Amino acid sequence: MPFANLLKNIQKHVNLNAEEEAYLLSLFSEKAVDKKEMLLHEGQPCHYFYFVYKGALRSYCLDKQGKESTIMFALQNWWITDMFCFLNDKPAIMFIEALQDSVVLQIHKKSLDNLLLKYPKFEKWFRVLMQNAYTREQLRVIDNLTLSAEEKYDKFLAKYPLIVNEITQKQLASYLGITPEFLSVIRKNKL
Amino acid sequence: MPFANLLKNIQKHVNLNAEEEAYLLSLFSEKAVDKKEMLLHEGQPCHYFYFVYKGALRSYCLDKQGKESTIMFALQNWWITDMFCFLNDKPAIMFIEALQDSVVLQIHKKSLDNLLLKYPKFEKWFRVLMQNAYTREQLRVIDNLTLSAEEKYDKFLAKYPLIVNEITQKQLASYLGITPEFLSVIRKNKL
DNA sequence: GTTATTTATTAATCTACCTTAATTTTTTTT
DNA sequence: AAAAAAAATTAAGGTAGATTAATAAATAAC
Repeated sequence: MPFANLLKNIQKHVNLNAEEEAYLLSLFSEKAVDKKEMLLHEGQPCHYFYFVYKGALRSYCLDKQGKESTIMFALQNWWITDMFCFLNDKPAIMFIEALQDSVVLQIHKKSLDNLLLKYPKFEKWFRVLMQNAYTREQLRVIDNLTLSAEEKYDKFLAKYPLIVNEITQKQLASYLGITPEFLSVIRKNKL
Repeated sequence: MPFANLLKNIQKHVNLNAEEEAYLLSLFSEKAVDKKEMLLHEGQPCHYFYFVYKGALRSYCLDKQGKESTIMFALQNWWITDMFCFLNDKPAIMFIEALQDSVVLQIHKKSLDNLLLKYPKFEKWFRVLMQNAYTREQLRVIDNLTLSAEEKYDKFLAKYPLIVNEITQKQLASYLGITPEFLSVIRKNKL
């Protein structure tokens, strides 16, 4: 019942009657993504906003030297997209890949626009999502400015204990902004 | 006419009738802040969201070693607060200080909550503010992960040419996450 | 307009983290 | 289950940027 989780997630913020609920769900479609498959590729249009029903995803971008930087990880019940490009109809600057065999529920940008126009009560839901995303990113900026590599690692473990099991050390290092070699040293020093 | 700018800013996103406009404006009050005066102090309740009518502000936080990290600068027509603490009614983790003699228009958290309840059309305005703030912070995270100190400096100049005139080198360095000494070297190398 | 404070400059030394590269372990593919 | 590919470990050497400290310049306070 993939849609039950989605509904529960949205109903945290908005009370829905049967009609609204039906309309909302009609806008989402289910999509399976195999491990290592790309849900979004840099340069492509980013038309969808994804709800993770099952599995784990990662978004990242590449700099000119080909170095990966992980933007975020998304486990079950998280939302993910290249938000800037999604909102502004720009070609993606990120990749989104499945870390495990996953199932997402996707909504098209146009459908989301229609939803917000037709039923403005969904504005609140999206507003709260954006609030949380903003304050989370701001916290991350502060951590990047003030913490050492080891402190960032410790904080990540404390904050996202479930993510660590789903990802490689290389991916974690690229989230923290350090090399996998150095993360290996940090981990060794803990033992 | 401090409120004209404020109205124009909000009306970019929401069409208002006379009643809504009057109610909105009734929630804001004007406040002058002298240069170097603190609008918010770490540990204090953060009850207000500020619109900069005139002048320039800066938010920053202090780590345990007393090192400053600038979170953001806000010039005319920008909004500023310690958003996480404002939204969640937590004691502030930031300071907000006036860089110049300034005038802000402030709205209390409770007033904003009431506004959004009474006139849900303002949800869209706040949603777009949060969207923009989120994608801006995400860009900053990516820049922090991928750029050298000099590249971050160049990008800041290109993106915020007006801010540079209002701030000290020390403040800019603390935004970029480098020491003022090193920023001095970077600047010298440009000549 | 002097004095006191803060900010900026410069240079020497230092260090957290990177780079490279070789080896081992784990995962994936067939 | 063998072979191939990817990830993790370890260590030597290197560098971007920090730290310290002393001097100069600019702001602010009186």
